[in-house]
Amino acid sequence: MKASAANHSMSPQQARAPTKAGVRRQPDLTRQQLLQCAFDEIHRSGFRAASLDAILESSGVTKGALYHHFGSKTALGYAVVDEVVRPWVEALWKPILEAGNVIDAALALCRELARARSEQALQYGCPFNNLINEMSPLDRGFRERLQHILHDWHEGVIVGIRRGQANGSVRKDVDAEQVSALIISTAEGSVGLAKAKQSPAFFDAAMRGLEAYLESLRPLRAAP
Amino acid sequence: MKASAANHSMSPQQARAPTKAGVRRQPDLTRQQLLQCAFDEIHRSGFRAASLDAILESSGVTKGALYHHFGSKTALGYAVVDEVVRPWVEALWKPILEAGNVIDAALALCRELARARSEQALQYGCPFNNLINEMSPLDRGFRERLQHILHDWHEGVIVGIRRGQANGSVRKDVDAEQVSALIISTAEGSVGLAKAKQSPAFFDAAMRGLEAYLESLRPLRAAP
DNA sequence: ACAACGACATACTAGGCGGTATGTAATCGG
DNA sequence: CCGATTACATACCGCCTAGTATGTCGTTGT
Repeated sequence: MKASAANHSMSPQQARAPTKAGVRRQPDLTRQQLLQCAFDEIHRSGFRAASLDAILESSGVTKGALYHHFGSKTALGYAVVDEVVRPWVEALWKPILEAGNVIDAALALCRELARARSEQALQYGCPFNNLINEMSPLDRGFRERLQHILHDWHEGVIVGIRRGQANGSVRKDVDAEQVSALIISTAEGSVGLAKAKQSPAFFDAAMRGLEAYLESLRPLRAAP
Repeated sequence: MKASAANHSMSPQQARAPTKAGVRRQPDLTRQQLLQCAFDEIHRSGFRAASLDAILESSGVTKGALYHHFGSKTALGYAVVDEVVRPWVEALWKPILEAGNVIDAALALCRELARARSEQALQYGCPFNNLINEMSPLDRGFRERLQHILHDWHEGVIVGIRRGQANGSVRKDVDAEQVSALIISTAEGSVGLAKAKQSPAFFDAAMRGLEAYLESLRPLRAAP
């Protein structure tokens, strides 16, 4: 949902020195640069249309180096999912589990997302959702990895809701699994559809709707 | 959401006669076959990865014929959106507007979708959502067409909800625009995410959650 | 110091892609 | 019946892409 990736990015060409003679080698850094630039390129173009040459140019790495670190484009894609996409997704929802009141935490995230919606995020959407849509039907390796990330997310939210039901911050007459699936679907669906509109109006409306839904999950104790 | 397209499909090769000599020409039919086969191929592979040769083979049409009817691959894609995707999406939601009770009609559609979820639909997702995710950031022509379809859908549901509020079948204290955005986001989001899971469990949970949400939109007249 | 291995760099290849040039047969207006 | 035009069919082209072969230079263990 967030733009991200912009954080790490650097002016592409200065990423690494003019090479050629007497350069210090930093295989770990090279690998990280490849992963990050690949993530950005995949975010913009999708995995299949992501050009290795473009990744090479933006990272300042050569083809020989790439194929030294990754056996194939597919292997690079898997590594991006495992080492960039997964931590990125988990950083989004895991904090909510730690919060005392799940609904408050979720509402805060909604508002944060609605506020921080960058041009880039609205245009290119959620990298996780993009990859699911593009690659899940086509490649088992992608599907299993993405499925695992989604599974953890889904189960995590379920646990959070159940905990809320236990400590009295969430209504007890709702089905945690259904609520979790609805929340996640709405979140990913709205960023996806926002790509069609050039304005954030639709996304904002969906977020406001989701906020109202979250409010409705609070236990109604009118008279104490 | 629905598998669709399977309806029209025919055994690819027998689609048209062995051609060669003395064939009747049917330009309209040829065009329709191209559109339908292109829709199927795009549904499976996405637009950019859709191979013209594959479309040609499945439709039994030659490249010369294709470029006679459509000036480019992009033009073919636009025509698919205008003449196949748009009617397909509208056929899904327009009936709901005609119903007396919107909530009942929407619930019926939810259950219908959850029941009719075919292998293909779960695997390849919603053609409309797929195209938005893939092409909206990349091509203005696609974006404007898809945006228009989404806009009509969104506005249509808003009108339906307002009408429901007017005739007393929907609570008056909800914001129609937000509710519409949430419903559509959830629907498209859940089919999208279902592609990651190979099982329909997540999609079903989201649908049940949406049903519960729709129920909550009914006016609560406990004691008449 | 030197060998061996790791970390790159460069040049090249094969295949698939959208698109085009050109030919030919059916259809149609007069 | 006859040109003109529509509706195809076939062969080909140039580009871009993932991938590879091979060479070279740092780095490291002994």
